[in-house]
Amino acid sequence: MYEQHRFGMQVTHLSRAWRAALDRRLADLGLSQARWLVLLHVARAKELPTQGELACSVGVENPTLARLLDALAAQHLIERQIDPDDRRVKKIALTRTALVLIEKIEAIATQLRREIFAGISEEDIQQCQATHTRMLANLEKTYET
Amino acid sequence: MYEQHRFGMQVTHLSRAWRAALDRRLADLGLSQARWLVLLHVARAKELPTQGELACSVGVENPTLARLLDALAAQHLIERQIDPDDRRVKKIALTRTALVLIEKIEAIATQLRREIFAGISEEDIQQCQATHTRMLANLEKTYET
DNA sequence: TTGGTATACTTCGCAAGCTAAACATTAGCT
DNA sequence: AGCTAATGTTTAGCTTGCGAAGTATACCAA
Repeated sequence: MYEQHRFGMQVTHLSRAWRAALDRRLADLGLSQARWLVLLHVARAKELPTQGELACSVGVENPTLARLLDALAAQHLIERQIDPDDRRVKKIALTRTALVLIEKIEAIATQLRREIFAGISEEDIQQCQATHTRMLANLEKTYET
Repeated sequence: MYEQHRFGMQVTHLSRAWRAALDRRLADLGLSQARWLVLLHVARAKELPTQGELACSVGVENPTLARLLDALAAQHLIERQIDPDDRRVKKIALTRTALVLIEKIEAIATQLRREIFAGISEEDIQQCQATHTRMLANLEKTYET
């Protein structure tokens, strides 16, 4: 079994394997997970998010998001709308085409999650998430050092 | 608290944040975590590993490892040794310089781990690792699909 | 008003991951 | 021996992550 000094590595493995599995299933849609994730966050937002808000929500840096949005805009899946109140910001809106895609994506992601969680109790999953949350909080602190 | 549909994203966050924290602390040594990880795996191997074995152990694909080894060789931290018994394979050996580095790296990584695990019981950590392991096993199965 | 600082986004260059395919060597068959 | 298949590594080309620096706009203070 894994020892503690492998924890970081194991998390990396899990993250990559999850992403790879999703990538494989979403390939037919012509979308990588990075792009899918952006679409989904836009879809779930209550208001049209700015790029900054979106980057934070997705969990990537601004330049990374900017490039993803370039690609999504080229696929006509999102639009950058200029906010008349603050012309620095650009609000991100989904196109109609994107809305159709999102349903398919949600279905595929949900199915995969079901398979990954197979045979694991809800309690274990929640305990695991709680532990992750505490580690993330500890990691926040290390930034101050 | 996080809901289940965020699990994948949370793991990604944790993995990236961990890596970023380590990167910051190892920057003085002129090493990214990817390179550090390779060195450490070589150091822990019982025999001089081949590139294939090493890639598997580190958890990256062969081409990814090849490039990292190129960089490490340029820094005179590893050497590719040709195996006389099978001249296709190259065994990876650490240089003397690398051995000195490794001690420093281990110390820094251990200290960071201590901070990330602060306030979390050993039991929780192990439960979490066990859950990850089961998810990784489930992910393996999805490859067969 | 105007100059300086802060904010939002973009561009650039690099690191590191992947797959596909090329290349070199070995192993296995006949 | 000589083909063919398998194996180990490398090359090529793509994606996506980052930080640093650049641009445009907003805000504030004198």
